[in-house]
Amino acid sequence: MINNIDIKELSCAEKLQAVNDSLYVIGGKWKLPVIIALSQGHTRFNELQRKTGISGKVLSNELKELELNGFVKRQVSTEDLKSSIAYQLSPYSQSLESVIFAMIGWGIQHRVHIKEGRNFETSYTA
Amino acid sequence: MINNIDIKELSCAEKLQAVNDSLYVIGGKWKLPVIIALSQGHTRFNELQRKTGISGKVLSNELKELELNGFVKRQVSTEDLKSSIAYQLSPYSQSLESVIFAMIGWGIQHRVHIKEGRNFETSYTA
DNA sequence: GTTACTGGTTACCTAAAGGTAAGTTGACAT
DNA sequence: ATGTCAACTTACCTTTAGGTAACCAGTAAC
Repeated sequence: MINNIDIKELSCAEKLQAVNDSLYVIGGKWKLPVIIALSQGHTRFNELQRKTGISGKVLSNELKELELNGFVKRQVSTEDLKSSIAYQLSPYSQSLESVIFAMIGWGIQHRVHIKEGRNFETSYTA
Repeated sequence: MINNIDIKELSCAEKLQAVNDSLYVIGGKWKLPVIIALSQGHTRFNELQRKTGISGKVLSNELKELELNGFVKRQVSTEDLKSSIAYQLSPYSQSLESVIFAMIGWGIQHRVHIKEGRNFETSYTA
C-alpha cells in the first residue's frame, strides 16, 4: 500500500512503467552503492571512491546526477579557512530505504541460496 | 530481519557486497521488467516482446540468463501435436517479491513527487 | 506449394558505460 | 618555493548493452 494504491491491483503496464521509472533514476551499477556509502557516513570524494571501488571520473558523474535528482547535496564548508567538501544525503533519499533494504536483503539470501546449492525443479506463476 | 540478520547492523562493506550481488543478478534494464511480465501471465516470447518493448535479440538473451540463474523455466508443451513454448517463473523467483514491490512502489511515489515539484532544501545523514 | 505466424539466431552497427592515466586548481605544510 | 593532498576534469580507449534487419526452421491454414 502506497498512497492508497495497492500494488497488486496495478495492471501489468502500470507495474512496468513504475519499475522503468525507478530504473531510470536509481538503476545502473553505482547509484545505490554510492547512496549506501553516503548513508554510512562516508561523505568525502576520496572516501567514496575507496569504499565503493568506483573510479574518479564515474564517481564525479554519479554525484552530479544524484544531486540533479535531489538525493545528494554538495556542501562546501569554509570552517578553519580551509574549505572542505562533503556530500550529504537529502531527506528525499530516505524514500529509498525500502528499495535498499530489499536489495541488500535479497543479495544476502541469494548468496546463501547459491552456497547451499540451488533447486530449480518446480515452477509457478504468480 | 533476514535469516536472523539485522540489515542495520551490517558494516558498510557488507551492505555494498550485498547490493552488488543483487545488481549482478537482477540489475540492468530488462531483468525485472521481464520477470514482472512473466508474473502477470505473459509467458510467450512474442507476448513478452510486445508487453515490455524489448527487442527479440535481447529478450532471447535475458531469458537465457534468467534460466541460468534459476528464475525461469522454458517449457515446451506438445499438446495438440503442435508444440508451443512457454516461459514460467520458478518458485525461487518469488524471493524477489519484496525487491519488485519496493521498486514499483518507489517508481510510483517518485512520479508523484516529481509532478508535485520537488523540495531539495534540507539535508540529513542516516 | 505458398503464405503466415511463432520462436528464435546472426551479422552488423551505434551508443552508452566505464576504466586509466595524466593534468589542473586551490589550500596547506615545511 | 616546493611538495603534497583533495577534488576534480580531460583525453583516450575498451567493453558492454542494445537496437535493426535479415534470415531460418517448424507448424499450420488455404
